[in-house]
Amino acid sequence: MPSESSAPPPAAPPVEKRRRSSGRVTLADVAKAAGVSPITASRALRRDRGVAEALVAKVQAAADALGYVPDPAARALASSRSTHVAVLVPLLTNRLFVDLLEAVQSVLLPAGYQSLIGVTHYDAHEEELLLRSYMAHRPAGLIVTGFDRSEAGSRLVASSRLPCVHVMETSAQPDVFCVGFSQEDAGHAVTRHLVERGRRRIAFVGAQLDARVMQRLEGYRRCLRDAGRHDAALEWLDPRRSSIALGAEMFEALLARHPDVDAIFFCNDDLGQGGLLAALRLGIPVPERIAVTGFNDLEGSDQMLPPLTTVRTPRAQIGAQAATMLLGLMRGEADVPHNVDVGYELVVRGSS
Amino acid sequence: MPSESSAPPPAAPPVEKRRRSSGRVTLADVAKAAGVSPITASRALRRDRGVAEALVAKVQAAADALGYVPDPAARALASSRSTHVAVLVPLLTNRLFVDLLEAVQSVLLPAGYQSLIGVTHYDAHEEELLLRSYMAHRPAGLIVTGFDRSEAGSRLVASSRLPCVHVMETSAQPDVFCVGFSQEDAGHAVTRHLVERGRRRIAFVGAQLDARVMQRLEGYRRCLRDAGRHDAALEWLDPRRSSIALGAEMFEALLARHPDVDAIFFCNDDLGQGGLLAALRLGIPVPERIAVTGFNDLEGSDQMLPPLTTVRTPRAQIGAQAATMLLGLMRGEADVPHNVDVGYELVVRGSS
DNA sequence: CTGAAAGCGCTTACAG
DNA sequence: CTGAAAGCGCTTACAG
Repeated sequence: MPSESSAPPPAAPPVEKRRRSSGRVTLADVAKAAGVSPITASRALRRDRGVAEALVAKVQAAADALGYVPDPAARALASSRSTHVAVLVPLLTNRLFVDLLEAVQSVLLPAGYQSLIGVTHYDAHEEELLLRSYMAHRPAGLIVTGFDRSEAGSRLVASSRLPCVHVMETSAQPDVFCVGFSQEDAGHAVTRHLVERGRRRIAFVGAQLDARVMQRLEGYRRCLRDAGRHDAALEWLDPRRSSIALGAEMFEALLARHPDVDAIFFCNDDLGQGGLLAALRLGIPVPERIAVTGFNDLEGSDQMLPPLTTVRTPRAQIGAQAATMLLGLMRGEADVPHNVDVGYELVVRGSS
Repeated sequence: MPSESSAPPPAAPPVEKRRRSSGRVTLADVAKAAGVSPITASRALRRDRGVAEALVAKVQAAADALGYVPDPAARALASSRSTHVAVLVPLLTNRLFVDLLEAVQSVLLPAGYQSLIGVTHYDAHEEELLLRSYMAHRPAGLIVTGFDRSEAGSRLVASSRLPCVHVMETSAQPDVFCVGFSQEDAGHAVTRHLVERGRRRIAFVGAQLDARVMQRLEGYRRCLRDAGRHDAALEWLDPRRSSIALGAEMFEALLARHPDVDAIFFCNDDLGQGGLLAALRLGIPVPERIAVTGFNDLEGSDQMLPPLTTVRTPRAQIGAQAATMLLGLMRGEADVPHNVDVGYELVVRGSS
């Protein structure tokens, strides 16, 4: 039996019809507590221009006290701009893009934006579907990888008129925002390093064959043509997904066909690690008999035997910079740079 | 000059004040085209019960013809349920969680749900912040990793009353939904394998020291105590992030201190790969002098010299199953299983 | 610098 | 089985 009580039972709450309140603290509650109108409260909390200092403080205090959290759905509906940023990357299984994403999130989250991460699997059709689906969410901005997409995909990006930053590549186009580095120059630098080490039969082993791999290949070609050592037969390309196992397989196949090869430029570190492991298994001395290089400086490359020469690509910097630029664009700032080249770094280790 | 025309110039559109239309095709447009009310159109498109077959077809046809895409913000505001599912994982740098996520997305996206991916970095405070931020988005459901979180975090999950599925572990609790396997049993199985191979001084090398690593350790302890071979000095633990380089470092340190160790159970494959590479570097024969095992069967483990014995964890299956269960919960289905054990598989390779 | 009115595009509850 | 009214919680114009 409940303890006795002389107090009258609490009055039943007034029956309001058509009430659907979710019980959450709304802007109206904050406004009432602060003694201002909801519009003013809205402007104060968004730090919109034209609200008196004192009012801003009062509203913010009321919001804090009530534990007010703005409703993103209501905000998106009213303003036709959400706090979502759609971020499209080819794969999450490549550590490169994970590092990129983490950096993006580390800038966007504290600024109040959520990332909608889309994985395209290097498939133009998948990318279109994702773009279409994410556009329906009225994202505030867009981050996409590179410039290589279907025409429909490009049109979706352009016609949305959304702030958009392209990552991983550079571009000379004036109407585009991008952060990256010249994949072709980096490919050239790796090849030149091998040439300078005196290698004469330098092969290029590429998988996936996405736009950036082909740009690195272009740098390789340019360098070897200039050096008078280009041989198309040494371009060893496979469209399958890049992996350690595939690197090992391609290493063996290439050497079986071209035993005179004395250097291999693997287009990615996972392939390079696989090549190094295959050499170890076959008892082929690296770098004495054959030099091996990779690309991207992925985890484990420095632990290989011998450690893998590679190109360190500043993807964390790219992600942070892209997010910062996007923030600027979304806020309508005028001085956002168009084309940021963050460079790359050749890391020479024991394998070459 | 335009072609002559006797028709009067088109009347200027009526000037409506306060118009803010975004120009997008709305439910009202579809309803008008189909000759029904917006409510009926809404119900027809959502396949809500109680709409005549013929009307559903007519509405759907109109929607298709107009290219109607429902506005998620409006829908979320009106129904207080979005099409977002918040998915919290510790890291994206561990391939395990990437495979999990991909599987989740492959089920959720076709069903019309978007994932909000949150990375907690094994940090209870970060997890709370993410939870709080994502809850504001009124997600339709939640997928979280394991059961080990702060009390505030657990409370956020519970008090949200949102459909929630826990992944990677199993639980006997009746009020919880989870998909995973027994980390402790798997740890026990690895250790038993080493015991059966005749190893006597079996060390456990663990990093990160999250809940699941500790459960594997518990399985290791149980097995060795039963075998009468447990020695606490051979539990080699380090709170740093798991990596190939750390595995190599811990391998060397452990052997320097305990030269009589004849087997090492690394709690994750990246550590195990590092250990294997260190052994190679030091000229320590594996498995003759020392057996090495890992956990999770990550990329490259089968390419090591010798290939790494490990436990294959069905994370793709876990992700797909968790997403399917969540779909059931979000749709209010009654027969969703509570505790799904997908098992694991010991993969014996050359390193043991 | 502040606010009353209207609207964003849906769905919920209430009727019939 | 279908619909007219109201409401979800914000922000955008328009005034003053």
